Amino acid sequence: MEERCALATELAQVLDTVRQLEAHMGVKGGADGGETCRALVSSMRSSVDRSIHIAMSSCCVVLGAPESPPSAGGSPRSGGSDQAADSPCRGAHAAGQSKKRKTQPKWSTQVRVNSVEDVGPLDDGFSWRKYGQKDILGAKYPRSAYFRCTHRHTQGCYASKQVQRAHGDPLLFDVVYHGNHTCVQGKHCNSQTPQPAASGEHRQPQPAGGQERVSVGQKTDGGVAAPFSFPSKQAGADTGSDFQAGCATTASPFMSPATSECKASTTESPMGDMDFMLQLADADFLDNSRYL
DNA sequence: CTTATTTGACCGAG
DNA sequence: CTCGGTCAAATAAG
Repeated sequence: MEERCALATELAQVLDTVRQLEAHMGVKGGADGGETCRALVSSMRSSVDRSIHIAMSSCCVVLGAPESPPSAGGSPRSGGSDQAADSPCRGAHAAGQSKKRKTQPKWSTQVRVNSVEDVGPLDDGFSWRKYGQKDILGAKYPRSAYFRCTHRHTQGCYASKQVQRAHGDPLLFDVVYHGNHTCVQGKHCNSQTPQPAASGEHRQPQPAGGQERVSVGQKTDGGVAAPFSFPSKQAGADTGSDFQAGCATTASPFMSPATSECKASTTESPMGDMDFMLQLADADFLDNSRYL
Protein backbone atom coordinates (compact mmCIF):
# COMPACT_ATOMS: atom_id res chain seq x y z
CA MET A 1 0.00 0.00 0.00
CA GLU A 2 2.57 2.50 1.01
CA GLU A 3 4.90 1.12 -1.53
CA ARG A 4 2.31 1.83 -4.10
CA CYS A 5 2.21 5.40 -2.98
CA ALA A 6 5.95 5.52 -3.18
CA LEU A 7 5.70 4.10 -6.60
CA ALA A 8 3.28 6.77 -7.56
CA THR A 9 5.65 9.35 -6.22
CA GLU A 10 8.50 7.94 -8.18
CA LEU A 11 6.41 7.83 -11.24
CA ALA A 12 5.45 11.39 -10.74
CA GLN A 13 9.08 12.24 -10.59
CA VAL A 14 9.71 10.39 -13.78
CA LEU A 15 6.86 12.20 -15.35
CA ASP A 16 8.35 15.46 -14.32
CA THR A 17 11.65 14.46 -15.78
CA VAL A 18 10.02 13.53 -19.00
CA ARG A 19 8.29 16.85 -19.10
CA GLN A 20 11.56 18.60 -18.67
CA LEU A 21 13.06 16.54 -21.37
CA GLU A 22 10.16 17.37 -23.57
CA ALA A 23 10.59 21.01 -22.87
CA HIS A 24 14.24 20.79 -23.65
CA MET A 25 13.60 19.19 -26.93
CA GLY A 26 11.07 21.79 -27.74
CA VAL A 27 13.55 24.53 -27.09
CA LYS A 28 16.20 23.01 -29.18
CA GLY A 29 13.86 22.62 -32.05
CA GLY A 30 15.18 19.26 -32.90
CA ALA A 31 15.94 18.25 -36.40
CA ASP A 32 14.29 15.42 -38.15
CA GLY A 33 15.11 13.09 -35.32
CA GLY A 34 13.53 15.41 -32.84
CA GLU A 35 10.14 14.56 -34.09
CA THR A 36 10.58 10.94 -33.27
CA CYS A 37 12.02 11.72 -29.91
CA ARG A 38 9.14 13.97 -29.16
CA ALA A 39 6.73 11.27 -30.06
CA LEU A 40 8.57 8.93 -27.82
CA VAL A 41 8.54 11.34 -24.99
CA SER A 42 4.91 11.94 -25.49
CA SER A 43 4.26 8.27 -25.38
CA MET A 44 6.37 7.93 -22.30
CA ARG A 45 4.57 10.72 -20.63
CA SER A 46 1.19 9.25 -21.21
CA SER A 47 2.43 5.90 -20.10
CA VAL A 48 3.83 7.22 -16.91
CA ASP A 49 0.72 9.16 -16.35
CA ARG A 50 -1.31 6.08 -16.69
CA SER A 51 1.01 4.19 -14.44
CA ILE A 52 0.62 6.83 -11.84
CA HIS A 53 -3.06 6.50 -12.09
CA ILE A 54 -2.83 2.79 -11.68
CA ALA A 55 -0.50 3.09 -8.77
CA MET A 56 -2.68 5.62 -7.11
CA SER A 57 -5.76 3.58 -7.49
CA SER A 58 -3.97 0.61 -6.07
CA CYS A 59 -2.78 2.71 -3.23
CA CYS A 60 -6.05 4.21 -2.24
CA VAL A 61 -8.32 1.37 -3.09
CA VAL A 62 -7.12 -1.67 -1.34
CA LEU A 63 -7.77 -4.34 -3.84
CA GLY A 64 -9.14 -7.05 -1.70
CA ALA A 65 -10.25 -9.37 -4.42
CA PRO A 66 -10.74 -7.89 -7.82
CA GLU A 67 -11.74 -11.21 -9.16
CA SER A 68 -13.66 -13.84 -7.43
CA PRO A 69 -11.62 -16.05 -5.19
CA PRO A 70 -10.46 -19.27 -6.66
CA SER A 71 -13.13 -21.06 -4.84
CA ALA A 72 -15.68 -20.08 -7.39
CA GLY A 73 -16.92 -23.27 -8.85
CA GLY A 74 -15.37 -26.35 -7.49
CA SER A 75 -11.73 -27.14 -7.28
CA PRO A 76 -9.85 -24.05 -8.27
CA ARG A 77 -6.57 -25.66 -8.70
CA SER A 78 -5.65 -27.03 -12.01
CA GLY A 79 -5.44 -30.71 -12.34
CA GLY A 80 -1.95 -30.37 -13.56
CA SER A 81 -0.12 -32.34 -10.97
CA ASP A 82 -2.72 -34.72 -9.90
CA GLN A 83 -1.09 -37.82 -11.20
CA ALA A 84 2.06 -37.03 -9.42
CA ALA A 85 5.12 -39.22 -9.42
CA ASP A 86 3.89 -41.79 -11.77
CA SER A 87 6.64 -42.24 -14.27
CA PRO A 88 10.08 -41.72 -12.79
CA CYS A 89 11.69 -42.78 -15.99
CA ARG A 90 12.36 -39.24 -17.01
CA GLY A 91 13.56 -37.68 -13.86
CA ALA A 92 16.99 -39.16 -14.13
CA HIS A 93 18.27 -36.98 -16.89
CA ALA A 94 17.71 -33.75 -15.10
CA ALA A 95 20.76 -33.87 -12.96
CA GLY A 96 22.26 -30.60 -11.99
CA GLN A 97 20.25 -28.40 -14.28
CA SER A 98 18.69 -25.33 -12.93
CA LYS A 99 15.21 -25.36 -14.25
CA LYS A 100 14.33 -22.07 -12.81
CA ARG A 101 15.77 -18.68 -13.01
CA LYS A 102 15.38 -16.98 -9.76
CA THR A 103 16.89 -13.59 -10.28
CA GLN A 104 15.64 -12.72 -13.66
CA PRO A 105 14.55 -9.17 -13.88
CA LYS A 106 11.32 -8.76 -15.62
CA TRP A 107 9.13 -6.04 -16.80
CA SER A 108 5.61 -6.19 -17.93
CA THR A 109 3.68 -4.57 -20.65
CA GLN A 110 0.06 -4.51 -21.43
CA VAL A 111 -1.08 -5.11 -24.90
CA ARG A 112 -4.56 -4.45 -25.96
CA VAL A 113 -5.92 -6.17 -28.96
CA ASN A 114 -9.07 -5.72 -30.87
CA SER A 115 -9.93 -9.25 -31.49
CA VAL A 116 -8.75 -12.64 -30.58
CA GLU A 117 -7.10 -12.82 -33.91
CA ASP A 118 -4.51 -10.41 -32.74
CA VAL A 119 -3.63 -12.73 -30.01
CA GLY A 120 -1.93 -15.01 -32.39
CA PRO A 121 0.73 -12.74 -33.78
CA LEU A 122 1.08 -10.43 -30.84
CA ASP A 123 4.33 -9.57 -32.42
CA ASP A 124 6.85 -7.43 -30.72
CA GLY A 125 9.52 -7.77 -33.31
CA PHE A 126 10.87 -11.06 -32.16
CA SER A 127 10.06 -14.58 -32.98
CA TRP A 128 8.86 -16.53 -30.03
CA ARG A 129 8.30 -20.15 -29.54
CA LYS A 130 5.64 -21.21 -27.19
CA TYR A 131 6.81 -23.73 -24.72
CA GLY A 132 4.10 -24.02 -22.19
CA GLN A 133 0.85 -23.03 -20.69
CA LYS A 134 -0.22 -22.95 -17.12
CA ASP A 135 -3.24 -22.34 -15.05
CA ILE A 136 -2.68 -19.54 -12.67
CA LEU A 137 -4.63 -19.59 -9.52
CA GLY A 138 -6.77 -16.68 -8.68
CA ALA A 139 -6.78 -15.38 -12.17
CA LYS A 140 -9.99 -15.08 -14.00
CA TYR A 141 -8.33 -16.28 -17.13
CA PRO A 142 -5.93 -18.76 -15.72
CA ARG A 143 -4.26 -19.59 -18.93
CA SER A 144 -0.81 -18.21 -19.11
CA ALA A 145 1.32 -18.78 -22.11
CA TYR A 146 5.04 -19.05 -21.97
CA PHE A 147 7.29 -18.10 -24.82
CA ARG A 148 10.95 -18.40 -25.46
CA CYS A 149 12.99 -16.83 -28.14
CA THR A 150 13.14 -18.99 -31.20
CA HIS A 151 16.87 -18.53 -31.39
CA ARG A 152 17.51 -19.89 -27.98
CA HIS A 153 19.50 -22.81 -29.26
CA THR A 154 20.92 -21.24 -32.32
CA GLN A 155 22.08 -18.04 -30.76
CA GLY A 156 21.70 -18.66 -27.12
CA CYS A 157 19.10 -16.05 -26.69
CA TYR A 158 17.52 -16.52 -23.32
CA ALA A 159 14.84 -13.97 -23.58
CA SER A 160 11.42 -15.14 -22.67
CA LYS A 161 8.02 -13.74 -22.13
CA GLN A 162 4.72 -14.66 -20.64
CA VAL A 163 1.41 -13.67 -21.98
CA GLN A 164 -1.62 -13.65 -19.83
CA ARG A 165 -5.02 -12.17 -20.08
CA ALA A 166 -5.82 -9.41 -17.75
CA HIS A 167 -8.63 -10.23 -15.44
CA GLY A 168 -11.83 -8.98 -16.84
CA ASP A 169 -10.48 -7.90 -20.16
CA PRO A 170 -10.17 -10.70 -22.62
CA LEU A 171 -8.67 -8.27 -25.03
CA LEU A 172 -6.14 -6.93 -22.67
CA PHE A 173 -3.03 -8.97 -22.44
CA ASP A 174 -0.34 -8.64 -19.94
CA VAL A 175 3.03 -9.46 -21.38
CA VAL A 176 5.88 -10.03 -19.01
CA TYR A 177 9.32 -10.08 -20.48
CA HIS A 178 12.25 -11.87 -18.92
CA GLY A 179 15.75 -11.13 -19.86
CA ASN A 180 17.12 -9.58 -22.98
CA HIS A 181 17.42 -10.70 -26.49
CA THR A 182 20.97 -11.55 -27.32
CA CYS A 183 20.07 -12.78 -30.71
CA VAL A 184 20.33 -10.79 -33.85
CA GLN A 185 17.20 -11.19 -35.76
CA GLY A 186 16.04 -8.93 -38.49
CA LYS A 187 12.41 -9.40 -38.13
CA HIS A 188 10.04 -6.68 -39.02
CA CYS A 189 10.91 -3.64 -37.06
CA ASN A 190 8.59 -1.74 -34.86
CA SER A 191 6.47 1.08 -35.93
CA GLN A 192 8.29 3.74 -34.03
CA THR A 193 11.72 2.38 -34.64
CA PRO A 194 12.26 2.11 -38.31
CA GLN A 195 15.62 0.50 -38.41
CA PRO A 196 17.23 1.80 -41.53
CA ALA A 197 20.02 -0.63 -41.14
CA ALA A 198 21.15 -0.98 -44.70
CA SER A 199 22.77 -4.35 -44.36
CA GLY A 200 22.46 -5.61 -40.88
CA GLU A 201 24.24 -2.89 -39.03
CA HIS A 202 25.10 -3.39 -35.44
CA ARG A 203 23.21 -1.30 -33.08
CA GLN A 204 24.87 1.27 -30.99
CA PRO A 205 25.32 0.53 -27.33
CA GLN A 206 23.10 3.42 -26.48
CA PRO A 207 20.26 3.59 -28.92
CA ALA A 208 18.70 6.52 -27.17
CA GLY A 209 15.49 4.74 -26.77
CA GLY A 210 13.80 2.49 -29.20
CA GLN A 211 12.01 -0.26 -27.50
CA GLU A 212 8.37 -0.13 -28.13
CA ARG A 213 7.88 -3.56 -29.39
CA VAL A 214 4.67 -3.51 -27.59
CA SER A 215 3.03 -1.14 -29.92
CA VAL A 216 1.25 -3.96 -31.51
CA GLY A 217 -2.15 -3.72 -30.12
CA GLN A 218 -2.60 -0.06 -30.51
CA LYS A 219 -5.16 -0.05 -33.17
CA THR A 220 -8.15 2.12 -33.18
CA ASP A 221 -8.89 1.11 -29.71
CA GLY A 222 -7.52 4.30 -28.36
CA GLY A 223 -7.44 2.83 -24.95
CA VAL A 224 -3.97 1.57 -25.37
CA ALA A 225 -2.82 0.47 -22.05
CA ALA A 226 0.37 1.81 -20.74
CA PRO A 227 3.13 0.46 -22.90
CA PHE A 228 5.06 0.11 -19.78
CA SER A 229 3.80 -0.88 -16.46
CA PHE A 230 5.79 -1.95 -13.56
CA PRO A 231 5.56 -5.36 -12.12
CA SER A 232 2.18 -5.32 -10.59
CA LYS A 233 3.11 -7.70 -7.92
CA GLN A 234 4.42 -6.93 -4.53
CA ALA A 235 6.30 -3.73 -4.98
CA GLY A 236 9.10 -4.45 -2.62
CA ALA A 237 9.43 -7.98 -3.77
CA ASP A 238 12.32 -9.57 -5.50
CA THR A 239 11.62 -8.19 -8.90
CA GLY A 240 11.60 -4.64 -7.84
CA SER A 241 14.73 -4.94 -5.86
CA ASP A 242 16.41 -6.47 -8.80
CA PHE A 243 15.98 -3.39 -10.80
CA GLN A 244 16.83 -1.06 -8.05
CA ALA A 245 19.79 -2.96 -6.82
CA GLY A 246 21.39 -3.24 -10.17
CA CYS A 247 20.78 0.23 -11.42
CA ALA A 248 19.95 3.59 -10.17
CA THR A 249 17.40 3.35 -7.51
CA THR A 250 14.62 5.12 -9.25
CA ALA A 251 15.65 4.61 -12.79
CA SER A 252 12.67 3.63 -14.79
CA PRO A 253 13.21 1.07 -17.47
CA PHE A 254 12.86 3.60 -20.21
CA MET A 255 15.23 6.08 -18.76
CA SER A 256 18.13 6.99 -20.87
CA PRO A 257 21.02 4.69 -20.28
CA ALA A 258 23.28 7.64 -19.88
CA THR A 259 21.56 8.33 -16.64
CA SER A 260 22.52 5.13 -15.01
CA GLU A 261 25.98 4.08 -14.20
CA CYS A 262 25.14 0.60 -15.26
CA LYS A 263 25.79 1.66 -18.75
CA ALA A 264 29.46 1.39 -18.11
CA SER A 265 29.20 -2.24 -17.37
CA THR A 266 27.35 -2.86 -20.54
CA THR A 267 29.94 -1.08 -22.54
CA GLU A 268 32.60 -3.48 -21.61
CA SER A 269 30.48 -6.41 -22.33
CA PRO A 270 32.09 -9.14 -24.32
CA MET A 271 29.15 -9.05 -26.61
CA GLY A 272 29.27 -5.79 -28.36
CA ASP A 273 26.05 -6.20 -30.19
CA MET A 274 23.76 -6.49 -27.33
CA ASP A 275 20.25 -5.71 -28.15
CA PHE A 276 18.61 -2.44 -27.64
CA MET A 277 16.58 -3.84 -24.84
CA LEU A 278 19.66 -4.12 -22.83
CA GLN A 279 19.11 -0.74 -21.41
CA LEU A 280 15.99 -1.96 -19.82
CA ALA A 281 17.68 -4.44 -17.64
CA ASP A 282 21.34 -3.88 -17.38
CA ALA A 283 21.26 -5.70 -14.12
CA ASP A 284 20.02 -8.64 -16.00
CA PHE A 285 23.00 -8.51 -18.18
CA LEU A 286 25.22 -8.87 -15.22
CA ASP A 287 23.20 -11.82 -14.31
CA ASN A 288 23.53 -13.22 -17.75
CA SER A 289 27.25 -12.98 -17.61
CA ARG A 290 27.36 -16.15 -15.68
CA TYR A 291 26.15 -17.96 -18.69
CA LEU A 292 28.87 -16.77 -20.94
C1' DC B 1 10.23 -34.28 -43.51
C1' DT B 2 10.77 -30.26 -40.73
C1' DT B 3 9.09 -27.11 -37.52
C1' DA B 4 5.89 -25.29 -34.16
C1' DT B 5 2.39 -26.17 -30.67
C1' DT B 6 0.30 -28.85 -27.15
C1' DT B 7 0.28 -31.41 -23.09
C1' DG B 8 2.00 -33.86 -19.11
C1' DA B 9 5.43 -34.12 -15.76
C1' DC B 10 9.33 -32.47 -12.96
C1' DC B 11 11.47 -29.27 -10.12
C1' DG B 12 12.10 -25.52 -6.98
C1' DA B 13 10.39 -21.70 -4.25
C1' DG B 14 7.16 -20.03 -0.95
C1' DC C 1 2.11 -29.05 0.57
C1' DT C 2 0.81 -25.92 -3.07
C1' DC C 3 1.77 -23.13 -6.93
C1' DG C 4 4.25 -21.45 -10.69
C1' DG C 5 7.92 -22.11 -14.28
C1' DT C 6 10.36 -25.02 -17.36
C1' DC C 7 11.45 -29.12 -19.86
C1' DA C 8 10.65 -32.56 -23.05
C1' DA C 9 7.80 -35.97 -25.44
C1' DA C 10 3.89 -36.24 -28.25
C1' DT C 11 1.11 -34.33 -31.56
C1' DA C 12 -0.31 -31.25 -35.26
C1' DA C 13 0.53 -28.34 -39.03
C1' DG C 14 3.10 -26.62 -43.15
